[in-house]
Amino acid sequence: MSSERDEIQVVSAAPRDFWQLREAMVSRKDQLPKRLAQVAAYAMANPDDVAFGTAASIAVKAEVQPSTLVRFAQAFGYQGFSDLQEVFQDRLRDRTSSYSERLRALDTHTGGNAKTAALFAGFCDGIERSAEALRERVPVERIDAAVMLLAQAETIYLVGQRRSYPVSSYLSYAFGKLGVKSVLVGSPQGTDPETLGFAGPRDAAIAVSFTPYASAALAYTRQVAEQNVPLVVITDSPFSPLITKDCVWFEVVEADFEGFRLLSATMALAMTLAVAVADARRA
Amino acid sequence: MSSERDEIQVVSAAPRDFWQLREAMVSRKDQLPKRLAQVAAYAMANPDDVAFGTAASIAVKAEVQPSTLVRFAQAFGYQGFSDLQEVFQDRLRDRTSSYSERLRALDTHTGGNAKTAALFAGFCDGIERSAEALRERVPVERIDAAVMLLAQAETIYLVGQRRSYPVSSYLSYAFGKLGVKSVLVGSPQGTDPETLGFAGPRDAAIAVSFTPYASAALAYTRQVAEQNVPLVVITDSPFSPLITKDCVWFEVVEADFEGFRLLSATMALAMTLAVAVADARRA
DNA sequence: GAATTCATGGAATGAATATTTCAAATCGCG
DNA sequence: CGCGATTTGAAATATTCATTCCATGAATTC
Repeated sequence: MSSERDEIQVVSAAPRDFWQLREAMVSRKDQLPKRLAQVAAYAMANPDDVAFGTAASIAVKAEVQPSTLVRFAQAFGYQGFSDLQEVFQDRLRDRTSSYSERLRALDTHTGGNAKTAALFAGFCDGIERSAEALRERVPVERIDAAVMLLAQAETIYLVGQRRSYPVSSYLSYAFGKLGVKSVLVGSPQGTDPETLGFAGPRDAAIAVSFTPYASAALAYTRQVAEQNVPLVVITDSPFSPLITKDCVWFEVVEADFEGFRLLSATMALAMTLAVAVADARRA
Repeated sequence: MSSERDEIQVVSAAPRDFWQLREAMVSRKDQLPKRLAQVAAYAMANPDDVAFGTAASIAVKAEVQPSTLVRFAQAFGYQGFSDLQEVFQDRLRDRTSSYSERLRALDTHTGGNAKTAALFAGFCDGIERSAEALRERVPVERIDAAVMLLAQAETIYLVGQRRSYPVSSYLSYAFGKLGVKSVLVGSPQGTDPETLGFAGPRDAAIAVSFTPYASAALAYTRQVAEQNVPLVVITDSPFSPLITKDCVWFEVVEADFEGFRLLSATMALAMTLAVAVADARRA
């Protein structure tokens, strides 16, 4: 063993972050053997292909042997090609996961300060991604449909438990300010089913709920549907159990971070509805 | 061959585009068997995992058998799971496609009421501007200071009225989930001053309030300060009357649109605090 | 210019993976 | 309640894939 002490010991540090790897590749590109340099060039030019392809398919496109890919990965300290490929995949993967990984890394390496920074940055990014997703997934026509439905309602019932409660309560605040009659269902008192009992076809309801769905929210929504109350649902999947046959539903994908979702996109949608409804009533 | 003409010929139409596939999944979700629906829901919620994972790893996460994934793919006209997976990968591949998709989406989106569209766009933009402002104005060191203060507290009192109430209530939810003892002050019952009376120097409080400051929030905050309770303030101006001499305060500028503020930046800051505090306690 | 190290191509190997198959379970319908 | 059809779970199978190995070729050094 001791006779092998001067073998490859440098292996230890293989960059887990794509940008670190990129830097390593750039800095070493002149010392790299011909074929390995070829691989590096291809990987930099087509990182997406590296992320998804198989060793064989990439080898063909980069015009090298599959074994060269393995050697390349090992030259950078990875165990094999698959190991290196992960780095390329993480680059594309949902950012949240890469963030929580970064957090875990920070946890062991540095003090709490850096961790807070990463946490904060993660939430800031989360906001922006939520905004992007919101724009992509919510069709304006459907907002119009919901507004029409809500504008005709006598009273708007707001259903939202647990995580969704802040949204409902903000809606309640907004409707109040806008002069739209609304009732917040989900108060700490237990009279909610009775309150909801007054709702009828001439009213409307907005239910907000995300996985894991609070059982109460589900029950209330069903009750509302059975009473033929026009319904608007804000949830996180088209497969949500809250969605009934003729409700107007919205899918809102909130960036999930450390198990907590910022409600920014949901809030934005809710506010859009509130303001648009008030506006429609004025006309 | 002709003897097999009446077998499954419907295979022809398998969507090669992610969004088409998505639509197909949504429209067929009610006719799908239980496990296939389960796969559909998982795929919609975690498209990235589907893109990168293996049939086995996805099956575990979606809590089905690998074979079910194959069946699912075939049910939508694909040859097998790998064939379907390509669609999920292409979504992540070159961003250009996702950009053009987004443009196409915008096209169809603008079909509705122009005013609604403007409103919606305004709120979406608002989110992003809030995120930007948040990053700029909040120094990480101060977050650390607040976290330190809160991590030592026995009980964390949460003060937030009216517009800020959703933030406080979400904090209450988050702290509850994270196992941090907290009390939400601002319940519909009028016992708040008494509740706050229990707070002392060994506790801490988070007050959230924006202009126009709810008088109750102001009063509560003063009361808390007088009882020498360490205080963290989230507000919208360095001149806010809530800020006391030795509290840790944050200025959060929410984009204002049509007189309504989305609470996205405030939520993000609040969540950062909550998660960081829970983390600090673990250590 | 010979010897040694290093890089490379190509095939063999063994592990991991998608897919198929079949029996059991569940559901719908008479 | 019982029959057939559909759905589901679990294991068997066949494929694909990453990796290793070894012989050959190129480059470097003495």
